[in-house]
Amino acid sequence: MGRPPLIDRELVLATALELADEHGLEALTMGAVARQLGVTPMALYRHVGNKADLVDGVVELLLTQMPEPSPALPWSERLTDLASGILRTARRHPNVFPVLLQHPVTTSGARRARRAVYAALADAGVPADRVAQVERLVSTAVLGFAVSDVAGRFRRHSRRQVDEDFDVLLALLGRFVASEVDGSSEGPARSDPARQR
Amino acid sequence: MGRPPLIDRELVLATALELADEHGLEALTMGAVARQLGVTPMALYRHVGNKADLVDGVVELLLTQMPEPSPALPWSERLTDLASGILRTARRHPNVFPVLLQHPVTTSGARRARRAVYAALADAGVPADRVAQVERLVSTAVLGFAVSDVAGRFRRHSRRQVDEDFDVLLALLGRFVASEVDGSSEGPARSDPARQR
DNA sequence: ACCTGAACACCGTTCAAGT
DNA sequence: ACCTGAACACCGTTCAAGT
Repeated sequence: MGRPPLIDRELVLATALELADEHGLEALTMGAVARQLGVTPMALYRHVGNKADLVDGVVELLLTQMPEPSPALPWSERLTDLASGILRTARRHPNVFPVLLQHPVTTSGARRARRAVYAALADAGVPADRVAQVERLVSTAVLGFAVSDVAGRFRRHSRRQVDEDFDVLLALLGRFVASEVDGSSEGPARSDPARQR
Repeated sequence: MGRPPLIDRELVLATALELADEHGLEALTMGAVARQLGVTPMALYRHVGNKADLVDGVVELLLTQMPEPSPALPWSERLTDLASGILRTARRHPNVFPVLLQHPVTTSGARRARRAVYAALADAGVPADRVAQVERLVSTAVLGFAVSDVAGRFRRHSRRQVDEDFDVLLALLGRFVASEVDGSSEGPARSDPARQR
């Protein structure tokens, strides 16, 4: 009957993240997590559904740890803070972060991150019916950059160079957002299909 | 002594790609590839170094299959053709394409794709010392979008919506490239660190 | 309720042996 | 030169059994 639990889901996920951070994603096995916890692999199944659920949980843990900028800041600074936070999180967990791209955007952690961008865009003056699309494009660009970085696609370049690239990307996205605010002199960035394709 | 080979590397890679396309990346095992070829798993090791080398080869095969736009087209059309080709390739191989992001950019297929972008940017009038950075940013954005799409990050949205997002992205990147050409009235997109951070 | 031991199917990889 | 058979360590997962 009632027996004091040795482990819980939170501890399992934290241990899994630690393991993947230190020894890579391929070292993240049920056996390794169990050994680290001083328990048999089968004990984990009480707390995570299976291996896929374990990985999902680790990704969600990553999203939870992403810093949320102060709502007192002006919108442009909030957006760059959000973007920088994503890049920093990626660099702190280079082995796990790429998995984020292949995961659903319907978890609570993902929704929380998205809401922060929505709020900043709305404050910037982006019309309500444009906020969702602008968020998708901005988030996708930042995420793609962060994943490319930690996955080693910029390996040949110095850290300084990559950081400058990121600044250019943020400037570009900032101008995009500005062009989407109501009454902008630049007009919308919506493409003219007749001209585009 | 001399024995007629039953399989070769090219056939192994093509079979592997087919298998991953049809049944997912997790179905891409040495055993499955071998069975499809009517051979034992150990026979593959004569043609690929190991499992990782097999996956590398499949990704390279993908890069090789990417269409190269006609050099006769104007640069803007060449760039959008390149980008559309990437998205189409991703959608043709949704299970394999995301792996491309975690792979080195030093293979011959990757260099070939990059050179095509370089050429279009140079034709556009982007100064030689800016071409590399512009290429990195443009390619990363397009790649990030394509991976996000096939990985299901836009699952909740209609194909039509996603395609419109892509058009907006291309328009945005087109304006970015234009702003980087010598003598542009918009000036460079280089960030001013004092203002940006 | 929580963990263990035993067992299973599957995986990548090696090595010596066959033709 | 190319492929096979046997063997190994490891993986995720189940199920009944223990406390």
